[in-house]
Amino acid sequence: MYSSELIKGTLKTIILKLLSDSDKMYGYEITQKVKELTGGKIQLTEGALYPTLHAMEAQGILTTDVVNVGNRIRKYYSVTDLGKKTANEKVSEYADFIDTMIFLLDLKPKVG
Amino acid sequence: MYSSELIKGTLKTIILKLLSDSDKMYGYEITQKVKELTGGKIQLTEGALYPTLHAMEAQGILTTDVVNVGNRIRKYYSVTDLGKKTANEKVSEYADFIDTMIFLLDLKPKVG
DNA sequence: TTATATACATAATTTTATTAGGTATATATA
DNA sequence: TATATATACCTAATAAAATTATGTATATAA
Repeated sequence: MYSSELIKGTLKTIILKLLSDSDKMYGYEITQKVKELTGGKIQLTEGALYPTLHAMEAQGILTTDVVNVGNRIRKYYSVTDLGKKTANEKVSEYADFIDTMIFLLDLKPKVG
Repeated sequence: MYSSELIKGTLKTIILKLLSDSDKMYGYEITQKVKELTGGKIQLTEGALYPTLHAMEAQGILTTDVVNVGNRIRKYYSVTDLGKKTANEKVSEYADFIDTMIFLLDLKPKVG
């Protein structure tokens, strides 16, 4: 696990990237997928995740589809057209930001 | 300028990196240096910078040296031994974090 | 003389996350 | 069978970290 401050500000970008690459995902599934993909280095907390998902739905970035699995509820989220646009913007911006940070922190030799 | 959320959590790392690479710097100088190095893409706000510098001094990571320049005051900050250790840790952790984000967001083809 | 740059600082507010707590079903294990 | 763990949702209280606004004051450029 990284020190908590590092993950700040990346939540929306992560959510949008995962949802853009899949048809639909539910909240718990997102936490497990991120945990799996990062080898446990990033573990999203529910207290941050759910309010963010709700906010993104309210903004028209995501839509939901509630499904009953046995007696349990699953709320699937998927990106709207606006969500796809937002996802591209967020990911591109983050890619640019990473380049800036790599340069600023002198993390790798500049190529080209 | 990046959307403000992205910069969150990187402030201490940036400060420590700049101060580790120079003998000493003062607050305003740090803001200008970051602005210059990032082509204006990252502009530290004073409301975030000064309280953070004070906290880092209180933690023994930085020491200060107040200098009169003309009739104006400058408060130079430099890293202590603990600060150098902390700087290395922070920068390494951030480098690792970036690698994780690059993979998670599929930003570059994986090499090796 | 007036705006901008330099240089410090804090207070009120906002944003964003953590921590803690709540509800409930399904499954594995002792 | 009892109990712990995993699945699956959610919110409220709190904390952390930043923005925005404000304040003080000198130096310099227009």
